[in-house]
Amino acid sequence: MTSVNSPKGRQGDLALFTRNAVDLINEEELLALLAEDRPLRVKFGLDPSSADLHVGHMVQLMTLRRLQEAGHQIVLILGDATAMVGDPSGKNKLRPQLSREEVDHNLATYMDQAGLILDIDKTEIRRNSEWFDKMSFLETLKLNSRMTVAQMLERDTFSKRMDAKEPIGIHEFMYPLMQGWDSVKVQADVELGGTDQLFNVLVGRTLQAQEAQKPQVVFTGPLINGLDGRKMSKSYGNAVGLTDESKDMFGKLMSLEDGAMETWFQLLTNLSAEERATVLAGHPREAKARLAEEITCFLHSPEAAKEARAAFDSQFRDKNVPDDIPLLEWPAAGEELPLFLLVAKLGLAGSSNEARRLVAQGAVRLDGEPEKDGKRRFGQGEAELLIQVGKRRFGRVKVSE
RNA sequence: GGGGGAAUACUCAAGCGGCCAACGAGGCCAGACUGUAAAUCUGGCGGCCAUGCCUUCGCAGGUUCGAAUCCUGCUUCCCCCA
Repeated sequence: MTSVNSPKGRQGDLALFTRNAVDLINEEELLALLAEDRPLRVKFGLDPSSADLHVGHMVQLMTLRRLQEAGHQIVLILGDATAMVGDPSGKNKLRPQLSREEVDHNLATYMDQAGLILDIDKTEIRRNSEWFDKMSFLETLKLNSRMTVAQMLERDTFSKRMDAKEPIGIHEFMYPLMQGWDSVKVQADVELGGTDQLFNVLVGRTLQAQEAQKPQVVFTGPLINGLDGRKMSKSYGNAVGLTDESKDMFGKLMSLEDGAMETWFQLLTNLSAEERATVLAGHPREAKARLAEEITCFLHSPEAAKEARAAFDSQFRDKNVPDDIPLLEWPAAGEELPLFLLVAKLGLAGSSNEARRLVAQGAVRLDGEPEKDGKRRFGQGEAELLIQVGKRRFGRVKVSE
């Protein structure tokens, strides 16, 4: 605690760590590290089990960026070895193990995505296969002897699965150990993770202590829910991808539930507390548009954000037909097609049955007018037909009747 | 090694010889209302130019006029005993 009173060092950086932290273990150790007045090695692990990062990852990446700007060394661990185990955190199921090819493919896309937020040139990037590929079976066993089954079973994701009589692979027990070993190998001073990673990052402390390293300080950042309030996951379709096209990104953000706006503002934008309060005090729609604009601007550009907002307002608020509608090619040269089949073949519906349903339900408009007769036939020719399916699918084709 | 259970559409979960393209819930899609929010109400959610035809209930066979439902083998998972 003496360091707290020391005039030297980087104690001012403490706020960067605590700004959005849920857990911090522990503050005294962190202050002592900061007092050393050197760039800290801040570890963050990415699990390449999918190819895309979303704004959920962005919460943590924003924190890292602030630390990076303050001069700390970000160490990004790409968990290519661990991905082949499958992280049990927050999962109720045995996760599929990925092949090396899949992992490599996913990793290849990561740098661009992380680079939207971090300065990649200043980031140390390590794959953990670097050390795990070399580990002998004996060493593996030794690593495994460092924790007990009882310790592992403390994790509620495991105990829940036990209770639910769901399978747990023995290899899953190794995941936290592997992640902890990463900390040993990169000599992390600090590790950041989502709150679901608390157990895993704490293992790093244990292993480092056993290796006569100073245990890393760990801090966790909040997990944000997806657009609909459920856990954000690409498979739920409620995630906003970091590389989503700007208009798409803006549109997705506008569908965020109101209740989450405050949190998203805090975690995903750099607005000050005062600015956030002002914005949130206004009309919710305006606030959300601002949020969407901020994030789109950050991940794309001010121009792209502006454009996305204008296009969104035009299409959905003012109900104008967007101006960048794809011109679709008539699917069957020279043939006459019933409307439902035309819709299906143009790709505006997933199947001809779906097209039939949509037409019957009045979701299909021709030049702005609803058309419920799915069997009405159209032929190819000169006139251009605007087909709209629902609120967001548009297409133009050339026809004559 | 022995014994007992389970596998159904995106998920959970009914069905246990014909009325099953398969109840229900979540989810998703569309319509109404709106701020493309939420909530609410309505309709829909295997495929096919279709009053019918084809494929689906872990996999492969079999019994039967007829099987998701019965039998056999296989695969996978769970539990108990050792």
